[in-house]
Amino acid sequence: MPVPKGTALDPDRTRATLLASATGILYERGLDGVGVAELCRAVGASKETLYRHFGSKDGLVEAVLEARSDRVVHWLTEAVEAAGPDPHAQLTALFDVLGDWYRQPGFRGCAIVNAATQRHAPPARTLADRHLARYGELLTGIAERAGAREPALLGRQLLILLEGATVVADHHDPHGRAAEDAKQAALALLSAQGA
Amino acid sequence: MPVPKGTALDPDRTRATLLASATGILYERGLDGVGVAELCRAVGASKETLYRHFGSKDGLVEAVLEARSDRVVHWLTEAVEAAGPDPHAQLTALFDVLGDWYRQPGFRGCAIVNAATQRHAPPARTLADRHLARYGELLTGIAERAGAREPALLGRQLLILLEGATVVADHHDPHGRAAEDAKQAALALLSAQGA
DNA sequence: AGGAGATGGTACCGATCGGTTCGATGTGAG
DNA sequence: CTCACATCGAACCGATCGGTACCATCTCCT
Repeated sequence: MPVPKGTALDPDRTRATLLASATGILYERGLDGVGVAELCRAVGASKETLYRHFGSKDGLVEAVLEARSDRVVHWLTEAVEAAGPDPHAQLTALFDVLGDWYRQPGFRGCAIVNAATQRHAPPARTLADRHLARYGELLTGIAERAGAREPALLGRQLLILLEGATVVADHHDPHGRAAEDAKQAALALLSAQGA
Repeated sequence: MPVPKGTALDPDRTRATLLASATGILYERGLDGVGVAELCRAVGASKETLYRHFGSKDGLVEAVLEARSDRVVHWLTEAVEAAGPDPHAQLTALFDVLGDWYRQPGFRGCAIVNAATQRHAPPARTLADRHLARYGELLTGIAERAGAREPALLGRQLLILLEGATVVADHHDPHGRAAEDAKQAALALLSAQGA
């Protein structure tokens, strides 16, 4: 986490460290909730270093969101694949790991969607679109392999459930059952499509 | 919309006008995307007037969100009641008006949820919680009247669908069918609960 | 040994932030 | 007519914003 004192050795290493540190703070406090000065203090880097690596605060934000999207999609995909070939088991596994995420102490919703809510401009908005599209591919794939009558429709509905559960878990879920509710709904929709 | 030049007649009238004007700009640009100076310019009021009525920018934001929550919940409730006593028709009407909302030119998601995403502090977060709770009551009521086996569960699942559709419509809905997809899912869940 | 490059720290820049104050203007109620 | 009040417009405040420049330091490579 701390950047080594003086180093000409790890240009990329430093960048990765800054990215990882900044991710957490920007998520917790919001993109506009933390200034560049405090950001540097928190990640243990100087302004010059940060600007040399990312060009601007928006550049840093973009890099953070891009990395986060990749990481999250990869994480969910792995959870699905680890559940074996059965689509029911895959959906169950997916909403279970989502539930684990929702229950983590600092959970504040989806970082990419949150960012797009805070910045109506292209970088964040575009990334959110791509992020949800990736979710959609993952979910539609499950619907197809399950033999659903309308896999594309079911995939979009599963995406709605996923995003809805994330929002509800963030803003109104006193008993922490959003993921479980969504899971049951997902399985019910799967059954209703004869799968 | 324009505030009358000089007036000792409408203390409350002015407040209502400011509230209505500010609502649109804060929604379009985000709570932190517009400063108080520009806000005043846009609503056609001076800083002094604004601060006398609302005390602070956060005070204005809180008043705006409170009014918006009341208005939206009342609007959805009316749409449901206007659909007659049949729960299927009520759900259909609800997601249809949501679809109309999603298709409006300046649609940017739910203002209250967006605000809570931008401000992690009590005023906005609390209002979002209450806002979703109100949605939940409306939806659970439909589930009960439909004779669902588990109306509370179904109500929560319908809330997930509503919020999910709103997020998807905002960030990734190239063909504008989020509301329709959610509606079909809602009716399917209703049927699956024997209602 | 020495040069090149990455870094931390700090001072600094203009712009904007939320918020306050003041005077001028116009309105309504007495 | 007069007084109280609401309002506008603008000046002003300290703080913070994103971003730049400079320099001493440290590590690696030659």
